[in-house]
Formats: sequence, structure tokens, C-alpha cells
Amino acid sequence: MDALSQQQLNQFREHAAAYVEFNEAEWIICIQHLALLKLKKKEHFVVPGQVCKTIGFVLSGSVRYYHLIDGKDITNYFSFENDYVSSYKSFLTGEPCISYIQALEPTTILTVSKKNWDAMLNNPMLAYKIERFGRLLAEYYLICYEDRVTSFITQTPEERYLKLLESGKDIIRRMPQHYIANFLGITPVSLSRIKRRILV
Amino acid sequence: MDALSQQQLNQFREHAAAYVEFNEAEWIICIQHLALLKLKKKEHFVVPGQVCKTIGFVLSGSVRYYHLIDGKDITNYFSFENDYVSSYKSFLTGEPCISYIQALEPTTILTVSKKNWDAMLNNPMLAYKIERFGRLLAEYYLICYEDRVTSFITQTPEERYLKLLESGKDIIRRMPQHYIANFLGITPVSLSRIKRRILV
DNA sequence: CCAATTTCTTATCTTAAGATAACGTTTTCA
DNA sequence: TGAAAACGTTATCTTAAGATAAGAAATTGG
Repeated sequence: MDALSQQQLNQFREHAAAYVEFNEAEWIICIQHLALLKLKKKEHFVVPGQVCKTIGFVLSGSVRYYHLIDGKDITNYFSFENDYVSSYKSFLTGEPCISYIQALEPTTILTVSKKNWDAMLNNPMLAYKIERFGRLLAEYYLICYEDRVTSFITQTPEERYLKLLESGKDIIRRMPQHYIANFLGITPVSLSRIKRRILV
Repeated sequence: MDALSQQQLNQFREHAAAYVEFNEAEWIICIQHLALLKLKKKEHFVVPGQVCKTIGFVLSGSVRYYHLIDGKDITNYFSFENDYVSSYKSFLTGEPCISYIQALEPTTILTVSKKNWDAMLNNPMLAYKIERFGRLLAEYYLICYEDRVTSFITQTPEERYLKLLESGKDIIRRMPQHYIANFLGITPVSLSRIKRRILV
């Protein structure tokens, strides 16, 4: 486990500032709870059966969430630089994960272990701001997932793909098509057909 | 806007205790920020275009979240007694809602307006516990939505229905089938066929 | 209590997605 | 750099979902 550079800490601090700003005293305590995780391409952040013991902030690189169902690899989600990464359910509840999270390229992640997360929540110097940070973070992802559920309920695969073309530039640009297909809830073959239908 | 009875306040307090317990001093301030909303059957908690200005706790009754897409009514979600109800995205961001939330029967809801919610977050007596309450609430629904997205990605409609039979007793028992169908991401006709397939 | 509405099923037809395999292209990495 | 793996498209066949309509059963509400 390497040490975090000043630049990496600043990158996180700047993005966290969207939720909560730490003063110097708080920040000094805070950074004692952070660690750096480097993943090589294809290394896993977590695998099914394990409890996800950390929550991470992607400093660089990208990860993919996926399931293996009857031997088939099904992509569920992506996180890029400046996104957070965790199997939230497992991290929050302590239940084992059901999905894989894998680095798609060399990836550096700032991590907080569950132990340190709880320590910060119990540290009077930090508790209030960490509660707030946690609330805003959970609310952000709640909204993401709410939107995604709505898209499954109200849109066709073709409509979901068209929407992704508009608002999912990172995913479209950086992810292979068969991952995107799963993310949209369809097979790669089906996405290929949709693309052709759209051209006509 | 009627007053909340002691019993209604206790009902909420007991359920909120799963997230945070208020002492008497805090509780006295807290209840000044709560209100009671009674909805008749088919009345709306919020409609598209409106900003959702309250978050609610269902004391009794039930509500349905739905969209009108090309004139078609598509059910997205349900809340029953002791669930929370809100168009979270709209409540949290101040953007207009995109869905309807409608009472399915006479329904009583304990509500907190956005103004009062923010007031509690800014009240030093309450801020910490409200932040915590908000975090745990958002985390709870985040996990619900995460599971639901995963079910769309990894399961067939038939598998989703079988799972709901196991773990969605309230929905199965109390909701008409065409609402359940939409909730599963399919049409009512399709759900009817699935039910027959399962019997054979 | 009865007419109106809602709900569910069934049937038919259409459309699109899943499964599988083949093939050419691109990428990977040893 | 060259063999292997990964990727995207296309074709075929199968399966299931969507659209629509009709009719029976259940529920509702005046």
C-alpha cells in the first residue's frame, strides 16, 4: 500500500469539496484514514463472496462492475476518474458482494476502509462532516440509480442507447460495445442491430 | 393541514429509531418541523412539472409512482405504511418532477417540507442527527435501487417475477397485476403469460 | 343493488430480442 | 512480430415480448 501524494490528496479534496469542505485541522485527521490502491489492468477491486471492505475514489483509470451468470459476463456499471467506487450494499451492510469490480486499465484509487470510515464517523472532530459527505454521496448515487431504473421501466433499449449517446460520452468513448450492451440491459448482438437500425 | 396525533408521531419516531434516536429536547424541536398530509384515494402527492417540495413518511395507506408515456400509464414504484415517499431527485435538486405519485387508497403521510428539512439541517441542535438520518435513509434506498438495477441487468422478466413472489409480498398481495407488470418492466399481457407459463 | 369501470386472460399478429455460429478485423502480449 | 484472443457484425433460427382487441370476471360506487 503506497502513500498518497500531495497531488492525489488535492485531487480528492477538490472533488469532495462539492459535498463538504474540510478545514486544515480536519483535513489532517482525515488524510490519516485514507490509503492508496493501485490496480493493474484486470485486477479486481472486489470479487463475489468477499465483503467489500473499502470505498474508493478513482484518481485515474477506470473500473467495471460485472456479474458472472451461468458463465456469462454481464457488465452492470462503470466508474471513471473522479467517480466513487464500491459495492455499496456490501460495504454498508457487511454482506458479501455479488458482483466483480475490475480495473479496465492501470487504475489508482484512493480508498477508505470500513474500519476507517466508521472511525471517522465516530471521531467528534469529523463526524458531522463525514455524515454530511456520506449523505450527499448516497443521495447522488440514489438519483443516478433512480434515473437508471426509470429508463428500464419507461424506455426501449433503442431509446436507452440514444440517451447514452447524448449523456454517456465517457462510456461510449471508452468502453467496448459488448460492455455497453449489458449496461443497457441487452446483448452485444442486439446492440449491434440497434446501431444499424439507427443509421437507416 | 391537520395536526399530527401523539400516536402518529410515535409511529414515526419508532421507525426513525432504526436510523437515529432523538432525545426529548431534540424531538420537541423536530416535531415542530413535521406536518400531516391526508390524501384521498387517487389524489396526488406530486405531479410532473411540479417541484416535489416535501418528503413524506407513510403512516397509513399506500402510494404509487407512475409515468405517463405517450398516454400510457406506467407504474414505477410503490410505498406502503412505514415507507418513505418522495420524488427524491426533485426534492433534493429542486428540479421539476417527471413522475406522478398518487394515493391508491386513503393515505396519511407525515411530511417534512424542503424548507423545514433545510432548517433542521441548519439547526445546531439537530444538524448532526438529521445529517445522519438523511445519510442512512439515502443509503437504504440506494441499496434498493442498486438491487433493482441489477435485476434488470441480470434477470429475465420471469425471474424477476419469481423473485417478487418471494420477497415482495406486500406488492403481490396489495397491488393489481397491471401495476406489478410495469414495476417489473413488462406489459400486463406479458405478465399474464408468464404466470401461465409458471403454472405448467 | 345494478350499471359502469376496472382487471385479467386469451387470441392473433408483429416485432425485436436471445442463442449460436461464422467471419473478418483489431488488439493484445509473450 | 506473430499467434492468440478479443471484438464487432451479420445471418439464421427460436423464443418471447409488444400492440391490439375481445370477452369474462371482479370490483366499485352512486
